Amino acid sequence: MEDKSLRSAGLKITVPRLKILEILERNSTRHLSAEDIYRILIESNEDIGLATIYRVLTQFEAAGLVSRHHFEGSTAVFELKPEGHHDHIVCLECGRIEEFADDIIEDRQKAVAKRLGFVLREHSLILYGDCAQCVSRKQSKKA
Amino acid sequence: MEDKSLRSAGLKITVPRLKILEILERNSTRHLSAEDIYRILIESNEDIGLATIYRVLTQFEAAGLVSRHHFEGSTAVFELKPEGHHDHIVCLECGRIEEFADDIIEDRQKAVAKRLGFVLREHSLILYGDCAQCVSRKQSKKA
DNA sequence: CTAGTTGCAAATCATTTGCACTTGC
DNA sequence: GCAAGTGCAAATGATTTGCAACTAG
Repeated sequence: MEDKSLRSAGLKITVPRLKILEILERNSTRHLSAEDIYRILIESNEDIGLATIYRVLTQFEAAGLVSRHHFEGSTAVFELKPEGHHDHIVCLECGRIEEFADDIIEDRQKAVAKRLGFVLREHSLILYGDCAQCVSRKQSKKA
Repeated sequence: MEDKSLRSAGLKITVPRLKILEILERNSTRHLSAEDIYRILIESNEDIGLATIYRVLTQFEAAGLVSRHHFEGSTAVFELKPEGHHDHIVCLECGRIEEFADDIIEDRQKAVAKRLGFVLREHSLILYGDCAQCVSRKQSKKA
């Protein structure tokens, strides 16, 4: 199944690559850092080095299989590249991440780029705030 | 003049802080990294350590005087926080950075956050592309 | 005076790389 | 078999921190 994506990316099918793909699929709702993946592999008794994880993730990114994000903080997180494009909103309190897509924003971005004489290649849009749960938690603390 | 901003930020007025503020003002059209500032200081025969620059920039950021951006690449860049909010478009070829503001995008961001139950605190929007100059340079190379 | 600042060197953190050793095909 | 891939340890680059010396108020 995932062999295909590897093959079409011109990558040999190896244990580390399959395992990492599998972990990304199993956690498709979360955004994992290289360390996260490393820990999961260790727990599964897989003997795969951190360096390999970084190498594989970078290859996956180049192959268009995953995307890399730099949210608040110093570490990068990865997710399987979804069908449609989407952006992210991150809760500054609990770290929860939601995805969204907004055509109007996308259109305006193109318009803005054009106005400034740029050919738009890609973009990064990240909203930061407090999610509903954290807001109500704060509220009750105040009361 | 710049004494005020330091005072109101609760920071003592010191040579390193004044010099760094001055450099940021003098380069208000550019986005400088800590190293950039360090180099400029060296050239001005100022004896200020890199560590101090990082400390001062972090304090300035906390005080709301400057904003820190993570564009492509591994180093952070800083700019004096401008009056009005704006976002950035970065040329992937030459690194040129332009600023822009778009009310429609801002409004949609708020709407999206609300729909997802978030209270929006801030956001980061960066467009990446090729600027007019680089596009035409590429064009002529092809011809 | 004395708490806040600084410079320097050493420490940290995430990520990358060199290299001898596997492994997929 | 051989190029591609991997593990480990050491290297890197950006940023941070410990600490003794310094300076603004």
